[in-house]
Formats: sequence, C-alpha cells, structure tokens
Amino acid sequence: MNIGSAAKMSGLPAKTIRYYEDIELIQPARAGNGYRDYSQTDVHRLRFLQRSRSLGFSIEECRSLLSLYEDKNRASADVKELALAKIEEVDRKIRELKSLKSTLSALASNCHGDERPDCPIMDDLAGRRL
Amino acid sequence: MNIGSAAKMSGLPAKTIRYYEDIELIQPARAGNGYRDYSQTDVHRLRFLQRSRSLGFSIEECRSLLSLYEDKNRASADVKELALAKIEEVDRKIRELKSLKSTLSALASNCHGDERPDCPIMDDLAGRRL
DNA sequence: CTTGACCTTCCTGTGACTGGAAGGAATATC
DNA sequence: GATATTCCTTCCAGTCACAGGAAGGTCAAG
Repeated sequence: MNIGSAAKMSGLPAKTIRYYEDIELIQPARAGNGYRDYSQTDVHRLRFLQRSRSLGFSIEECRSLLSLYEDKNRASADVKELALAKIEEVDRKIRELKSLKSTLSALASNCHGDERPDCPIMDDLAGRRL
Repeated sequence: MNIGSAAKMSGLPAKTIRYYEDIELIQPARAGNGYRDYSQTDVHRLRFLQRSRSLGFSIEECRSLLSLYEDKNRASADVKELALAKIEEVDRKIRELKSLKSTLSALASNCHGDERPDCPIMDDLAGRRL
C-alpha cells in the first residue's frame, strides 16, 4: 500500500512517516516505480508509534518500546518500568504547571485590568514585590 | 558592565543574553575593546525577560510584554489579557497531562510487571482494547 | 611572561517534525 | 491521445529557544 493509505490507516501524516523512515524506525519495501510499499505489519508498527507518541513517549523511548514489542520474550516488567518513569515525568510537569498557574492567577487577580497604566503584573515582571 | 556580570545579575546565561541581542530584544552598548557594555536599564530588561520567560511566556509574548513595559501609557487591561490567555493555555496543558497520566496509570496498574512476556501496556500500544 | 579567566564571532546540533520546491507517476476526464 | 488532478519522490529550509564548541582577541594577576 502507498504512503497515503498507510497515513490514513495509522493516523500519522505522510511527512511524519517519511521522517520515521529517515531515523530508521520503519523500513518499508519499495514498489517498482520507487513508491514506498507498506505491509500490514508496517501499518501495525506505525499505529504503535502513533499511540505511544500520543502517550508522551519520546522517539527514543518509542524505539525501546518497539524493540520490546518485537521481542516475544520480553518481560512485562521492562515495559512497566518505562511506563512508570513516564508517569513520574508527567506528574512533575503537572506540578510545575500548577505552580505556574497559581503565580499567574495571583498576579492577574490583583490587576484591575482597566485603562489605567499601573499594573501589578508589570510590577512583578519588573522585579518589584507585590 | 560586561556580559558575565549582566548574566549573574539577571540570572540568564551569557549565551542566552547574546541570543536575545541577536533577535533584537536588547541592544547593549559596546566598549572600546568590542565587549558588550550593559547599563542598569539593560539589566532590568534582562531580569524582566528572565522572569517572564520563567512564567512560561514565549519569546514573542515577552517582546509584547516588554513593549508594554516601556510604554508609560499602556493600559493594565492589555497586560491582563496576555496573562489570562497564558493561564488558559497552562490550564489546557494541565488537563491534557492529567488525562495522559490517568491513561498511563490505568495501563500500568493492569500490568503485573514480572518476568512473563504478556503485558497489557503492550496490548494497548499494539491497538488491542483492554 | 605566562597563565587563566573572560570576551568575541561563527557554525553546528537539539527534537520532532512541517512546509515547500521541483519533478516523476498514476488515475480520471474529455 | 491529451490534459488535469492527485499522489508520489527527493532535497532543502524553517521551527523554538537556546547550548556546545572552536578559534582567536583582551585583560588582570603573579
């Protein structure tokens, strides 16, 4: 199947699929006319990549997951370890963003937000305490 | 003052300060020896940039904030609008990450995580329902 | 005089793509 | 058969916000 169909079936843009080939995540066959020719297995790999990327795994993590995926003897512990580390990471990001939000909210709620030029947000950005 | 001192006082790496000059966020004077020469005003701008970047504003948003900062007649409403939009954005990211986390947690808690090869995380990544 | 810290410019790399140009191939319509 | 449209190819550049490093000039201390 051509790259357009593989794109539709995997939910990835054709550009991205070519990029994944470039960094050697997939090696599709080539048809006589030079077009890439994707098998059902290729499409499975692409869907796997789409799903794991959407879960926030980096390309290199996806590469690890993929090799675990192809390894029939892998231990589920190896996979779980990656997942738990990713959960930690996501949790850290959430905490950072929450703290950011509360700072921004405090600034915004102290700002009258009218046509006057004085503004507590600006005062904070300029380094003055609230 | 030299870039090293400006870096210490602003909390920004020298590399970053040079980059900010490159994209025309600051225009320091030059000393006779070709070294950049930062005034107190320059350092204020740098601290302003450091703070607003750390609050999650993009470079272009910082550029807007800076021009509002230098405009003595700006309305606090303009500043508040930028802050509220940023809060929205942060909130959206938090929601996305939370949903991501709950998906990952569900997968991980269903995974026995031992030496056996079968693994619900893999099953999900491969496109099979739980 | 030499050492070492600091400064300069310029070039490259990061992550994960995205956009676009130039041109060949396949398909649909007339 | 000619034409038009769509799909495919490769290759190059751009994104964002810097970071790393090379090659070389400058300055203060010992």
